[in-house]
Amino acid sequence: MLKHVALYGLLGGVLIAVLRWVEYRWLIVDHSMSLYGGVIALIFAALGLWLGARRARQYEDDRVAPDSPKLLAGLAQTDVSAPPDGSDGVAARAAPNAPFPANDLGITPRELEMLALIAAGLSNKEIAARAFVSENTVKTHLSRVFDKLGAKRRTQAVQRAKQLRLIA
Amino acid sequence: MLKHVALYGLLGGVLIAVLRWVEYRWLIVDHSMSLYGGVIALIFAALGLWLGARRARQYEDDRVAPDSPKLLAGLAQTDVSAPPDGSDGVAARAAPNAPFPANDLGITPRELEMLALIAAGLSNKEIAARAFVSENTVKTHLSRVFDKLGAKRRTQAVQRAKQLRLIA
DNA sequence: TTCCGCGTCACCCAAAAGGGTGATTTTGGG
DNA sequence: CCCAAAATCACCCTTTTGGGTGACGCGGAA
Repeated sequence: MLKHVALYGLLGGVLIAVLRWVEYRWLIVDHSMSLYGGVIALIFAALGLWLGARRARQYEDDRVAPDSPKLLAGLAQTDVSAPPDGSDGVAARAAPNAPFPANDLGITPRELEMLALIAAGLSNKEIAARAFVSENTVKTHLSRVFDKLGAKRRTQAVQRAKQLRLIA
Repeated sequence: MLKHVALYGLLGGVLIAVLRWVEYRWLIVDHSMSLYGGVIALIFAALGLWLGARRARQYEDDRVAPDSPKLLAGLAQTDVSAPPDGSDGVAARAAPNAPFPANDLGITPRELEMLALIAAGLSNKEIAARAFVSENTVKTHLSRVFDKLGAKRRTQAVQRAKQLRLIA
């Protein structure tokens, strides 16, 4: 996590440098600023998106603050890292969409996540897109979870997972 | 999601405008560019972070897509339930916010049966064996029911059927 | 009687899913 | 620091699914 911040800062620095260079190179061009802003915006947006996804899945058991996620608030949350200490406490919340209940099958959070996604009717490709991983990875996770559940098909896995209350 | 993209674009536009302004305001300052890039980077990074978190957070309740699956189904339904017996007919169903009164989609009993079987996690072959029909027939039924439900996959069909209370 | 919905089945084809193997990178704990 | 678990990804190959088309018999409604 810390490494990411560092990397992030570094990238920012590099970018700034590049921009300085661009500044001299394109000073004559009228719309350089716009172009410029666009490029930075794009790059950092992508980066932010990536980081956001990463962060989101790091403590996905995080309470789902139903408030209005403010920009700076979200940013601030990046720094504060909630120590998940592995204990439960989540089990108490019997809400219909309680994300990750405990299980004794050794199903990892990531696997459970994919399970929930197939239950929602998504294809492997869609899951991959949503979880920011490759389709191959999705298939791997699903293979494992099928094995753990003793399921041969995704529909069967969903059925069993629901039966075991692993998913809503 | 589209809304987000639009919002995103809009924000970008506003930002560009602001930046132009800043450009004139701080042109004399040497490090304007750096500052500049920093500001954009920060804002968009935050935005990306926010979007990423938001996106990652909403997989639980798979929105039932704005794509309405009722086109053909609606037509079929019009055919079967519009006997020119005089006045009313369709007018009977005057509950626009009713939680889907059973089956408006014209799903036949046989189709519903197969639907229930895939929800139980059976493969087409197993369904065929259990229903004493060929696998091809199963596929035909499922094709039709998928169409009526607007589903592309069996998992999706199951999800929607459950949502519509067509199956347990 | 004719028409139509329903259930049945057969092909063909493309895409998705699943199984198996091997490999690398992250990450958390000792 | 090192290890183990988790997560990631890439291949290959087979099976399953899904889409599209066409066809046939049956039974009820027009």
